[in-house]
Amino acid sequence: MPKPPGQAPAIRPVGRAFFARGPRRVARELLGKILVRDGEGMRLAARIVEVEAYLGENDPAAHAWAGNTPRTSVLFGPPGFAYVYFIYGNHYCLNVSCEREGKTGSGVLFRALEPLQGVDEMARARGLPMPTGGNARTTELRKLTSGPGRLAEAFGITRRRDNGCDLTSARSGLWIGDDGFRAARIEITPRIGITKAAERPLRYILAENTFVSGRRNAGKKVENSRQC
DNA sequence: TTATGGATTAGCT
DNA sequence: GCTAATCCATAAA
Repeated sequence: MPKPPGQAPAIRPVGRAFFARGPRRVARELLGKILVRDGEGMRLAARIVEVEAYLGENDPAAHAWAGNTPRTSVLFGPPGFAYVYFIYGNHYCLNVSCEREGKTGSGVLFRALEPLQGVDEMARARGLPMPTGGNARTTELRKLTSGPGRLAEAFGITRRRDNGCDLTSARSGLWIGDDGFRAARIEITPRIGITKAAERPLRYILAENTFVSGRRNAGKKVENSRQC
């Protein structure tokens, strides 16, 4: 595969300490980081543009609310590991565990990405036509990874394959990296698609990024923020 | 053993 | 805007 033109910045794995903090802090600072899938001579990479924080046992919307079960045990383990669950009979969703082991079972849900590398592979995984050039390209790219189920499908993420995977190690097939990108502006809104504790502002998005998901709650901006 | 409902998506009206 | 598709973890029995 030819290298992309120009100098793509190196992607460095994000360390364990980054995730050993509260889920709101982790969610906010994950914006602009990169999700990477390495496999059979190819790499998928996409920028994180939308996430949601789930606070653990005190959050009725969180899977960890019911406590530590076989399904949710990764959330209660050490930080920086993948919690993958299956939903509505059709879709997988990816989370990363937060806070040190023994705390509260919190995590961050990945809701939307902006494709950077491996676009054709993502389209194939999604069962969609290869994106073209031209004006339609952004629309076509959006269909690849704007939504939690979509991005999981584009990256080939399944519970069997990826649950419990260490997202801080580039030797994992799936990991989180930093290429130096810094979010210009972040918006915080209510979370999407939940029925319990739906009003709490725990959804973090890159402002003005066209790859964020959801037409529904998306407009209700709660806060702008420049600092982290 | 059976019942229930969900952190979604795509397709149709 | 509305809803079917479709599986699994969990709770109830």
